Amino acid sequence: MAARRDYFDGCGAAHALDLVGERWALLVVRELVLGPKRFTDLRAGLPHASPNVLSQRLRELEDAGVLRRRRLPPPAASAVYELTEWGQELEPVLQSLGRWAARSLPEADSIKVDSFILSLRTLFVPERAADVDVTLQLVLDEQPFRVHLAHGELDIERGEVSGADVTVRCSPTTLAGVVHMGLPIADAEAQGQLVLTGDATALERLVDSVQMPEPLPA
DNA sequence: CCTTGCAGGTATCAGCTACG
DNA sequence: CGTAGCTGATACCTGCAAGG
Repeated sequence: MAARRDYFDGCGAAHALDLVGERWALLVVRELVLGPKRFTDLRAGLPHASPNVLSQRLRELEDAGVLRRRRLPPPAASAVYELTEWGQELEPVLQSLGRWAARSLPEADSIKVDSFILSLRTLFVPERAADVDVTLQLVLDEQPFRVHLAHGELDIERGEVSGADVTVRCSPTTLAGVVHMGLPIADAEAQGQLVLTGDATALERLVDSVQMPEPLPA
């Protein structure tokens, strides 16, 4: 394998690009922000990255100290990839990039589960949730997430939650339409794209707590 | 399940020349 | 002096197939 590209520049930003600037590298980091994943799960999240490229990026990011490979105990007999503590420091970087790029985001694109969850964290405005206290169960493409929105903080974790104010089942693209593009919840329900059980206002509180940046002038 | 090797296509770069 | 266009070399990315 040829030597990696190098900007030969003492600037920190250039060095950052040396570390995570290769194609797919930052998206691999994004896929691991919510927790460890197996190679197959990473492939599912990045379907347009071929397996050898993904393998190469994982090795490069491991060499750089951004992520580590961890063998699962038997009977799993496989490995997972997870961000190192230093690698986890890239989440606010991803959020800043996402917030910046959202100003020119094409509206028609679909969005994957992890990307949508990250976008919630990215676009969350604490002041908008100062007097809120709700718990939501999101089930996006059959993947459950526990969302607790309270007193200016947004906590999202993978997993089931009992006693949620509302349970929302849909695709991440549909929920992105509701949260980011202003698609009325009732319209998504009427079109059969979203199934809501419980208090709809809890979902409205979540929608209200998130703000898209101003789009660029045409 | 994950990695490796290969072949082919594409992007990028340096070097050169021409032009205003 | 700065810019644009062209060309060839090289690096890189990708899909496919096969191996461990």
